[in-house]
Amino acid sequence: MVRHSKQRDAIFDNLCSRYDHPTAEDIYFSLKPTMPALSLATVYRNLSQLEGDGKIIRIESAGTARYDGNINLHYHLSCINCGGVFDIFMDNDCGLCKKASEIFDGKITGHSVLFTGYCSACNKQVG
Amino acid sequence: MVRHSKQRDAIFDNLCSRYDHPTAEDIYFSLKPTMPALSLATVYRNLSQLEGDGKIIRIESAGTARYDGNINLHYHLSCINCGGVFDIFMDNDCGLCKKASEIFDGKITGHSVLFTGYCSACNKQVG
DNA sequence: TTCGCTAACGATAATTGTTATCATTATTAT
DNA sequence: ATAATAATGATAACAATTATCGTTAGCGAA
Repeated sequence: MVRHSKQRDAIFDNLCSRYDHPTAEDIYFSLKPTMPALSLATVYRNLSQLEGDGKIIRIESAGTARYDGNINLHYHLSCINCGGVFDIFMDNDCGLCKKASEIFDGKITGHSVLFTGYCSACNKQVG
Repeated sequence: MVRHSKQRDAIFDNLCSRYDHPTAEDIYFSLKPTMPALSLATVYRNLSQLEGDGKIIRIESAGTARYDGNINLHYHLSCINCGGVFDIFMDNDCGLCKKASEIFDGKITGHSVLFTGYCSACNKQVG
């Protein structure tokens, strides 16, 4: 039996209101001022649960996991320079799953794409 | 100045001779019988170095990093059931980078694709 | 509305994967 | 052969995450 909790709501709302693909800690520190009693464990617990429920997405970027409140299909770019993660929306998935299904002897249920390179700002500076 | 080492050779050879995308620990335990003095730190050290040299690829799958001795462009599927990682070779990259470059205001230098689903064996059993 | 059950919490210990440190070993230029 | 130092093995340190456990609070039934 799943119960409602203020903490889970706050975590979900915080994640959905931002587009920087925060880590668990990012969310924790972002909520701490308005929820001083919040525990980091609660953030981890709820992010895992929300991910399990398919309400948020977990992005596996080197080392630390990042989260995304946008569950519509889209891709990400991890900036080599600043470490930020940015959205890349493609009008379609390039038939990636379909193509893969044709050649792979198993069942494909989803996919994620992580580009590497330089974000807009870093590309102008460093290139 | 980079020096030759028996350990690095063994690690590289071990990785290139297998197709199960092992973790650092997998490689460590695989080599331990024939190299009893091998240290896990040496495995981590050399995997990082080989990756930096572009001789092997690091796959970011949930939690633990896995490695791949095949540096030709190809994708992977992580099996939901058995946790194994399998190769998916596509004749081309579906123009993924080209498409992304067109719509992304930055510079894209590479990409990785991780499919999720069921591998051949698990699909037959569990579906 | 109160009561009781227990999911979820907060605090923190434990675990896991990985990196850093450091004394020792071994590779390689001279 | 020798000297310089890259790489090693052992292990401490670290960072991210999960587990534990006593307490709190959401919520269905009385």
